[in-house]
Amino acid sequence: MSASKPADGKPYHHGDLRRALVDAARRLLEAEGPAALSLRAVAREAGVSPAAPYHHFKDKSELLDAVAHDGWIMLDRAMTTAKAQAQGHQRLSALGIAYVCFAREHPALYRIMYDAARNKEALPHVTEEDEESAYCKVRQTLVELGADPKATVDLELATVAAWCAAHGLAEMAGFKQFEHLIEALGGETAFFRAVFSHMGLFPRPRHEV
Amino acid sequence: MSASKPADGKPYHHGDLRRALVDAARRLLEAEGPAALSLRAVAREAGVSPAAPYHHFKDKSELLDAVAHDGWIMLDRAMTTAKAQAQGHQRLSALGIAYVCFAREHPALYRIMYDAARNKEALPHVTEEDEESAYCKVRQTLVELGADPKATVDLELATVAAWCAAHGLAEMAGFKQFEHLIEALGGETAFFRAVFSHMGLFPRPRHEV
DNA sequence: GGTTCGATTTGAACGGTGCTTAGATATGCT
DNA sequence: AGCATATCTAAGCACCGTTCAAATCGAACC
Repeated sequence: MSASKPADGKPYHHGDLRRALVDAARRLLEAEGPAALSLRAVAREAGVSPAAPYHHFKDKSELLDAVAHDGWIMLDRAMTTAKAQAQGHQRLSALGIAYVCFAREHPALYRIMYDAARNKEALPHVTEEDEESAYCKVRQTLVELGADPKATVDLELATVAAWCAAHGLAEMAGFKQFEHLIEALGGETAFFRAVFSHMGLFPRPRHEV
Repeated sequence: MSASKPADGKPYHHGDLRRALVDAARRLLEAEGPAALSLRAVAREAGVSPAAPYHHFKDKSELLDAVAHDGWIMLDRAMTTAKAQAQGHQRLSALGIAYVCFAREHPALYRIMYDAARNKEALPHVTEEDEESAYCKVRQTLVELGADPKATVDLELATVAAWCAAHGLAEMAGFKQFEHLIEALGGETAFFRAVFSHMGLFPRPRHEV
């Protein structure tokens, strides 16, 4: 209801509390970590009573879903520009690097995004929004690099494989056990690239290009 | 009260409350899900007061660490038998399949195991216990399949790549979005195998064997 | 303009949580 | 036996998610 009112008139009592709550939640999340992200703290941060959010979100989890939604949009933007700046068969690895870098720059947000995607129902067919958009971007890039769009199962599997690699790497990169390895390679991005290159994943369709 | 009386030599007041608490936690976790896993609920399940656990664990997180420790031991056992039953270059994929299957059979436990490993400090050097054991098992198998143990960085990267693939797949397999794909392939195990085979990861060292 | 109506916000409350503290109780050792 | 210690309980604190009646305010209608 009344998603985004343009600037001319203050629409409601508080302004746009829904937006304010989501922003406050993300701010709190990145500043204080996921443990500090309570509904009451979000309401406090937004300057309203603890019960106010319940008129905009049925649940705490629904608020988190909204935060995750914003996160997927941010990630999608990052992947779009990363792909645009790369060329040829590097477009896929650029996508992967952008994905993992985003997850590492916003670890708490990424965890919430992931949980939200996990709990989502299977969509009737492919709709391009939220996390589906990023997923479709990977699949489309695979097609551009030579995968056969007719072999639907195979294409889907390749997309899943790429996604698994990126997600696994994103979470693994935070492990303290690998700090020395990352340092030996000269930074996280180099580490990501090296791990990706150890999976046959990305360079595979080269012979078709 | 004095319920568990092992009678042979367990000398303490309650028997072994620490063990009882960890078991109760895992039972509760697998039965009611991670949301129901409160310290008070665990104490209730074990038949003690809410403050009793604090004499055996400094924190809730320390209790969860103990649960995770048990989980890693269980996973290690599963991977050991899986590797023993496979031959040649299939030993590595058998390890991967066992890892992912375990994670899928105990999703809540796996999440706790993963979080515990994430927060662990980097070890001075390789010690073979807990999650390190499973990690070392993968690395050793890579060596057995022909990887050069002298190229330490490369070997570590290959191990990380394999681990990322398994972890990513384990979490991804729970997504409702992939149910149709899994069904099309005839079950989760087939799905795992198919995704693994889409990564150049596992069959790579074959030419050396 | 005044009135009504509905959406928004609040304050108080309920049950549950992690954790602390002080006191009770049983156990192992000498 | 007696004592020191480990173990457990009772009570309480601050915080959490959530609900609900009442208060507040914007806006539409007459």
